[in-house]
Amino acid sequence: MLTGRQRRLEGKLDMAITARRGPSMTDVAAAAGVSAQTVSRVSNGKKNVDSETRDRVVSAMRELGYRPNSAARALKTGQFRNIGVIMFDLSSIGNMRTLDGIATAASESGYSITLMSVAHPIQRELDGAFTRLGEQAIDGVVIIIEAALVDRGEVELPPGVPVVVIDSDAGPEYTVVDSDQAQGAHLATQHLLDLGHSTVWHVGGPRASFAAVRREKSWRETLEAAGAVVPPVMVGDWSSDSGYRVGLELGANPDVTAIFACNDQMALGVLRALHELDRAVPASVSVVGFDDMSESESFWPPLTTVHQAFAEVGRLALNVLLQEIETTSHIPGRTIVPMRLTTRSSTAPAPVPATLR
Amino acid sequence: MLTGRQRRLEGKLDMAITARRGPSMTDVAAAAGVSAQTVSRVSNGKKNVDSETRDRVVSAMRELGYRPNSAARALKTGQFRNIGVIMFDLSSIGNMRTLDGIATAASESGYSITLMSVAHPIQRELDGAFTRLGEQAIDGVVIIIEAALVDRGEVELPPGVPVVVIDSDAGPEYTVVDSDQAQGAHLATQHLLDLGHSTVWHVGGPRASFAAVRREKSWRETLEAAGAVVPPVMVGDWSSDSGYRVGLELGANPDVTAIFACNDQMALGVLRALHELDRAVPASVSVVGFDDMSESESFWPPLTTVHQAFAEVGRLALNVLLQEIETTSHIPGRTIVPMRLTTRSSTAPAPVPATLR
DNA sequence: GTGAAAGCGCTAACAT
DNA sequence: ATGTTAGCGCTTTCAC
Repeated sequence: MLTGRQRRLEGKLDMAITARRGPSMTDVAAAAGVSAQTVSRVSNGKKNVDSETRDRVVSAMRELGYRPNSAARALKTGQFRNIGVIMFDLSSIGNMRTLDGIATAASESGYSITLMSVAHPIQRELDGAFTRLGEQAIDGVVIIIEAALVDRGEVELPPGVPVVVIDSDAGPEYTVVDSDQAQGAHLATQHLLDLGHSTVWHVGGPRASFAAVRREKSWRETLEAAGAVVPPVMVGDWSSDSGYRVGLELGANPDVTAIFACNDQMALGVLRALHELDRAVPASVSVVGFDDMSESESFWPPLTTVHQAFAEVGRLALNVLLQEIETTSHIPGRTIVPMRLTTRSSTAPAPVPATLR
Repeated sequence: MLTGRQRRLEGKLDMAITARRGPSMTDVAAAAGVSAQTVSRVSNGKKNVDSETRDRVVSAMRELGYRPNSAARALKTGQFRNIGVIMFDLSSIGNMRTLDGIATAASESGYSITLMSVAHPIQRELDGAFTRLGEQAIDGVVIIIEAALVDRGEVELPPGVPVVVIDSDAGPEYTVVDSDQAQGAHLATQHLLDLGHSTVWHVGGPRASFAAVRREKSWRETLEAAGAVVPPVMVGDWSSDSGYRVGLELGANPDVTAIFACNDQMALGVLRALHELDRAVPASVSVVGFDDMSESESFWPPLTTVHQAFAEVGRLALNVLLQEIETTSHIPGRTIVPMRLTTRSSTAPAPVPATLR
């Protein structure tokens, strides 16, 4: 057995001789005494090869260290077995878990993923990503972009390349997979209402985020349906620090007894503000988050939140995309994944108002 | 201007006719009345093309909706402008931020990323990933794997494909980029010692993680250098919940006044346990984390922690790899990125022992 | 069950 | 500045 170093040196030598190219099918064919065609058949696991011939080819392959050249194969077949993923904000946990779901599902189907991260969710950057991806060897595209602006632009992507969109309000002509934002926000708001709180304050996400807007709408509708007063929305930017700033304001108001934050990070910031203001959670104020990031069970107090099946959304998106690719058909419409409420220790029945005590 | 739907329908038609293939260089050449070679020159931005000819070609390209076929180009040049990234645990924030750094640096250099996520950091799975990647159109590989086992295996990757390793103890024959784990752990431990704590307890990461082992070693050495007692290590699994369980134990011991957790999530769990046990932080116990995840400034209390430049590590790794690819040379050795301490509110001078009061 | 021929779309090398 | 030729490694088609 060779050490890594020896192998590497060997590699270097090979490289110098073969100019960085491995053995081709022809080489294997020559070594096995068959035609390149037969090698191709073996390589693709076709049945119509004599088992004895197959063995010879396989050992020739092994001996020479043959690997199929995907570029040549792709050139010939027009299929790349590769999916492009366009993604804004690689640092958000939700996106990451979605990406994980996509990557796992892809590798299960023998596809690989080409990642294209976009700094800002604006159409211009998106167009650039489409263009670059259009030149890549991809069979389809998944877009994870928390914004309104999804448009293929003028001629960015070649027609015929299927696209699946996650987390956007892309029109009905697109294939969309997403969590049920409205249902999730309803769950959170109704939970607080059921606990006897007269109303629920909302820490919203950025206006550019469609998930945030949809959650806010659902929060509002739930409040209205219950005949509760709809307080003004406090807008954050997803960061825990923005939640903290908003929490400071909210906590200073003794009327506030229930807060629904649009993600767990902002809920964390709210909790911090409440602690600083000596407002007990949940005795004096109840807080609900959104996402159920893995840390939220260890917040102080452990956070009641809405659980999103991020990985499941990713998996689903990839599978729909693969279906479109393999049937060369377009399947427009939305696939919606339900959310569920995870009840922990940050929510409790509404405190009895001082005037009634 | 066409709507998305119209464009898509148009695409469908094209597809039916051209069997999912776009226009080729030859088509553009014919349309522009030049040779395919000239189209190639324009496509690659070569200088030696008459500007008038170039214009004609460009407009023919635009009109036909031409896009270069990367598979054909790769087949010809033997270069793919694509980097494979093998990664275990897509859900860790650190890995995500590193991936972000890689993806950003790659796209700046006109490379794309092929993601290969590996469920478990064991050699067998790694070998599988190498094999699949070996068949992919990649020019190099970055491995982010928090473990000891990095070995190309037998013949998994074609020789000549450069590899850069992040976060591992890969031998000196490999090119390694990593944060300075030892320095970071020293910073944390020394900070606590300087605050007057007689010793520092450690919540360690899993034994399989080399980063965890290196941090622990450095913590131990720092303690020994200061002549402090080295308490037994409490081992966690990176999760906040494991930090909570360990924290419950630690907090029950009144001698414990300083805790250094091997990541921020476990520190979060420790904080929760301390709150439950009514041990004031930092008045009674000081806590330091590791990583500086974006939420840690909103923990209660805001966490003192060691900041890792994850994205920088990713960027660096990619640039070293690109250098190896473009010079077809191997640059073994370690590139180490320093860490720094971010001081917030979870640490304070050691409480005066009851016996001295 | 196996082989020979042709060509996918592109670019390097060599004309002109 | 532009065109011609050849061939990258593979698979499809059609022979045998």
